[in-house]
Amino acid sequence: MSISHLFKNAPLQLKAILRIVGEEEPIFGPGRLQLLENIEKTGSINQAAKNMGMSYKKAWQMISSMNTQAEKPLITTQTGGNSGGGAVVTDEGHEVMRYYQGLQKRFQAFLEEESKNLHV
Amino acid sequence: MSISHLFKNAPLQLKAILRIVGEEEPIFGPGRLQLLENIEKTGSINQAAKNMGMSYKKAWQMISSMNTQAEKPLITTQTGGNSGGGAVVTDEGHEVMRYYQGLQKRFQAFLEEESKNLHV
DNA sequence: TTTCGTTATTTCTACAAAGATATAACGACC
DNA sequence: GGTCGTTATATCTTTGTAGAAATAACGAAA
Repeated sequence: MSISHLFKNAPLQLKAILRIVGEEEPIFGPGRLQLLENIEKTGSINQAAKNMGMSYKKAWQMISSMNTQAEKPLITTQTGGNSGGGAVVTDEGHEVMRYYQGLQKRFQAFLEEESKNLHV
Repeated sequence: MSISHLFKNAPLQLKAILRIVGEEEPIFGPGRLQLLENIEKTGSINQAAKNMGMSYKKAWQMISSMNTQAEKPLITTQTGGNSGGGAVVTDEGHEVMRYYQGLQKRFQAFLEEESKNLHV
């Protein structure tokens, strides 16, 4: 039932990254969740990317991927204006965020339960 | 509760790769399980790697990583001999295989249950 | 002693992914 | 009309990873 005694580094861990994918291309995962959270906070793709230490290009690619796969965009953007423009998480975006957060919570619970089995 | 109606490609999927890790370095996962299965079958790292379309180098690195992290090696090898040498999965190796197989089964059950929630 | 297929290891090459850079367009505000 | 910070996009460069290739060592069997 246990396995940790077989290895030198006692603190064995279970890790997994949960992703929602469609037709090979990823739709949602932990990185995209964090990106949306930061866009919500800053109102800007640029600022959100900087906060995460991510290039604008990568952030934009993620958003483009999500939006093109979604019926309605998860994020809307506008260029120009007094602050130069900005980005907003739509209702649909919020819905996906909430769903994934719940999913991840249940997933973490599973991993923690199984982690107990690893040790003794 | 559902989310699939928000996306164009109806067949949404949940995907995750479960790994046992220790001190940052991976210890066991689906690729290593498959490798051990093939070594069991062929008695050779070389043949196992070929069966999987994997380079010998990569296979050897996986084995080296597992063995150095384990108290006792999961795989033993010998060079030379009538057939040139070979590799054998040890009792400890089998124990890890069995554990991971059970773990993965429970994991798949979790994913399938959650996948139902994605649709309708 | 030669042959053979394997393990074990290093080095080189190629390619893909990531990042940096550059540039255009936009529109509210002054 | 000029300024500003942003979105949007193309292109170039760098870097990291994977794989290919080469080589040595090994030991049973012929």
